[in-house]
Amino acid sequence: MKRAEKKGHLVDVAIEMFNRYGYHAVGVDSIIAEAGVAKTTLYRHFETKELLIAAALQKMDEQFRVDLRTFSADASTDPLGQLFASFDFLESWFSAATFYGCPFIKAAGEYNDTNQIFQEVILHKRLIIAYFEELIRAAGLANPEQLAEEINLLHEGAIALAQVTRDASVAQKAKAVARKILIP
Amino acid sequence: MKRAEKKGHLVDVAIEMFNRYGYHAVGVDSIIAEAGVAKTTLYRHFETKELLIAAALQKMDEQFRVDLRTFSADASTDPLGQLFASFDFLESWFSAATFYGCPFIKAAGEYNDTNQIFQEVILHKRLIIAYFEELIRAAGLANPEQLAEEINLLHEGAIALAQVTRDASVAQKAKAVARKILIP
DNA sequence: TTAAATCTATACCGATCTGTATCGTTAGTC
DNA sequence: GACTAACGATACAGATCGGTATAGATTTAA
Repeated sequence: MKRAEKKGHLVDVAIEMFNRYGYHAVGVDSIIAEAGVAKTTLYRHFETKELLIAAALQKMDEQFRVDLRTFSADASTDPLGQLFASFDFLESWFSAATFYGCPFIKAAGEYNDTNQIFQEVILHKRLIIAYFEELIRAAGLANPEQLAEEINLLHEGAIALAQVTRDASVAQKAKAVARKILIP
Repeated sequence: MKRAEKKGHLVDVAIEMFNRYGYHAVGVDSIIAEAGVAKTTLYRHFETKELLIAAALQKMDEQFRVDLRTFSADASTDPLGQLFASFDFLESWFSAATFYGCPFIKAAGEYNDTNQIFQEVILHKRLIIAYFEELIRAAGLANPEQLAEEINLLHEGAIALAQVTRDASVAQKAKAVARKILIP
């Protein structure tokens, strides 16, 4: 592995473990052991564990939004179709073996007072809503702000329910509600 | 304080701290210090920390469902009105200073592999859905199972969003969506 | 009043936590 | 090929983790 890839690999390993066990539950010793890296190396790239968590959230945010856009674009050329496809994206996410609930809500639940981490969560959610609003405007629907928030509401609900029920079909149920909202 | 009340007080203190900081983040030493109780006392009532968490979840489940039923009954005599009132209940919860997101989703995020805790979460969510279904049946609406799941979807979404945005008005937005679903 | 149960206080256990220090080795760059 | 920066390995620091042991004080129930 090249030097430049080490930092990225470290974050990838951290992401996987944080998602599975939670942020406090995973110690840096476990991460370096899993990544096959010395402790000194980790702390050269990230001053503190919280900064590693922040970096993990940033990477997940980017990955999630890119993957969502790609998935929707592949599913439909129509903006409204892309908005509906976002629920299919959720379904595929829920079906993955690596799904353990929303890593951002999880982070907000464990670090609601540390600004560094909480701000990353807020930023991510804002960007997701912005994407929904973008699609709704492109579709020419009325009240794009309000509708985007409502779609986001359904997304968050589906993610939380899927985490508990471990049933990927909640994504389609949320999609059905979205249909009622968007196509009156 | 009477002896019998000590266990209850211990759970109350634990609930407050778990909600605020998370489950892993709060150690038993912090709990006993805040409760003004010796460590031996805690471990006489609860064999392990996980059992204390399970007890906290049980108490929160009962409190939440009783409070929800009471709030809805006070708000309306009509089952459909009570169902809508459940979103007002959420709003008052979100407005409280002690709101730090859903303690059950938080627990599921930190202990998704320990059955003891995760099962409490599943049970709570099932009982909430059952209550929604009960109201919908009383209202004489069609597809009560499906509608109950959709209302629950909106509840979960509102809770998750309120945790991040710290804006209690998302409850009313969820209520507006519920209106679109229930009154076509 | 007496005996059993529950309490407080404290010290302790081994493990783990985040983070640092040291040092020899490996790799990329000029 | 030499310089330099990043690496691995290890030991260590001080704090905290969940949980136990012990002993004395206090309360409850017979």
